[in-house]
Amino acid sequence: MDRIDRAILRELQEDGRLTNQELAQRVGLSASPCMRRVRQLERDGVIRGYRAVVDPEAVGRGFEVLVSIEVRRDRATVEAFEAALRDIPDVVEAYRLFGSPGCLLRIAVADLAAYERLWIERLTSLDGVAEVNSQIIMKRVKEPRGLPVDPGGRA
Amino acid sequence: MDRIDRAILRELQEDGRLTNQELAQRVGLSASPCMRRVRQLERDGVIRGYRAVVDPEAVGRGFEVLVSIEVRRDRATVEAFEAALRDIPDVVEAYRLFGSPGCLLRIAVADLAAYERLWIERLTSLDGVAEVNSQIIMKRVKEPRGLPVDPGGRA
DNA sequence: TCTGAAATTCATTCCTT
DNA sequence: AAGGAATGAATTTCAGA
Repeated sequence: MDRIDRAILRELQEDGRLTNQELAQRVGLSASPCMRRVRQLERDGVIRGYRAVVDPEAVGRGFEVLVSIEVRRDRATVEAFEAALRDIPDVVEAYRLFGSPGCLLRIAVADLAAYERLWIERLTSLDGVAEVNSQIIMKRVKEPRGLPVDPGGRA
Repeated sequence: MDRIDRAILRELQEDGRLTNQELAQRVGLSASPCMRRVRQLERDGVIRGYRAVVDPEAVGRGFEVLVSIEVRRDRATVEAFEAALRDIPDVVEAYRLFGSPGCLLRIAVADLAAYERLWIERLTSLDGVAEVNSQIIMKRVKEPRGLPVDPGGRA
């Protein structure tokens, strides 16, 4: 990974649909070596994929909530709990944490009523859940725009 | 927005580099109307952009932390604080919340030492910050893969 | 709004440096 | 590793239904 690879990652995080030609030009390469590098980054798993970013409001998911959950900490319970989370489409992001809370979710639903339903029917009812604390998001302060990729003098 | 638009959003969230032909086939359209719809969705802001998803480990950002911050709640302080957050590249996601904490960040850095530096130099030192609580992420339970787009019977 | 064809641009391979 | 040329696809526009 040299500075050109990093530049490629920066550009593709900014615009994942750049044509190879445009990308090549921006990173100061001609088309073929540029494509070789992109393919290599994909094969190595550095680029995990490409996704369209969709406006939550436009698809009826404008009500977002951060939920801290405390679950009983034994292996079976945690694994079942996390598997259950993966099956709830409204859970768009989930982390297991050190300390407390043990888990944090980001949830996107249509409105408060939809959230109430989700909360009572699918979250509090999960096995081993001791505490569910919901915080409504007022505003997204910083859009996830991908990771910073440092210039990197060498390497 | 009909069910075809929704199908387009679903496919492009899954793979943002689908060729228009492949996409058209999957949603049961021929190439040109499919492209027109995609352009329309882009113009309407339903599709906000396309991004490559990069492996954090591969770019030296494998150490992730969730940070709750309490800031003095007057307008000037909050605005300055949020502007400052937008200028810290390591802050990859930030929300302003109702209730407490007033703000939650996700941070991606190289390691604990890098986080300590960020914490002391750029977080605790921000004006109006009353409390900073850091939780290290053990595991990403659910990758953000975009928003669910319901089939939608009509409309 | 969709289909289908035409013109243009792009991706991709191969070969040379 | 990178550049350049050639081929085959894909994008994109436009006419017609």
